[in-house]
Amino acid sequence: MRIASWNVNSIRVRMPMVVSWVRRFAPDVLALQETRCADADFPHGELEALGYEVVHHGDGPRNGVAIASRVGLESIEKGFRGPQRGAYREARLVGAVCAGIRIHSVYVPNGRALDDPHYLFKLVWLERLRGHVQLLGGDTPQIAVGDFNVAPADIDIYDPVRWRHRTHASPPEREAVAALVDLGLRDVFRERDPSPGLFTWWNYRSPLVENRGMRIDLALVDEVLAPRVTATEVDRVERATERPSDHAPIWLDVDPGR
DNA sequence: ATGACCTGTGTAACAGGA
Repeated sequence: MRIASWNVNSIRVRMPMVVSWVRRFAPDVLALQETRCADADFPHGELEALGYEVVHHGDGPRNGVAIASRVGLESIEKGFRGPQRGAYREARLVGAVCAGIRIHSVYVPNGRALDDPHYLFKLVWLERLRGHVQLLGGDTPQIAVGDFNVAPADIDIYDPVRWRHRTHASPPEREAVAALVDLGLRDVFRERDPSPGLFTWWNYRSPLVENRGMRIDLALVDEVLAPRVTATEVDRVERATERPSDHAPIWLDVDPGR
């Protein structure tokens, strides 16, 4: 079973790339982030024509998450449970059970700056994600994929010294991600590839060849499924194409068992 | 020098991104 994740930075702009990528890589499940459109504007039809069911959770020009699956799409959860107030209404989380695995498509708040209120929102949001995963982690195995906007360790940033006092690298947000790992959600991309330069995002302003990137798109796989992961890849080729997203697609293969 | 870009929006400068 192949599970992919991609922050597309506008589905309206990127839909042709998504369709061609899906044809080439044939994911069973594709989690999308930053679709940046309302539910009514999401182009369901093109993915449905390829055999996918789609759930989109979007609230307008920012955020927006989706899951496309050709192996079933059940028990859909949009956002956190309970009352959604203020910024917590933003469309940053959608989950569904696909072929017996609960997939969470995650778009963690950016944080903006360490002294910005948005940074506190990011930390609380990550803690709420931990509660959400814990709540839904019954008998159904789980994978949380998406744009976590946190580089878990210095090796995940091209210049960690430069980023020491910025968002994406600060100790509190790294600890928030570590708290997810403590639940048994394993960072399988890093486990399988210890090399530096394993990035998933590159700033549009920096030439790609300089590889000034960060690894902020993660797949956190629970302890039942992690030993069954047979492949993890970042598709850097897609990032180098014409008019790309600033994030590369990532994908992993999981042996579904019997 | 992550500076130099991209996307969306009240189509003209701005938010916001990371």
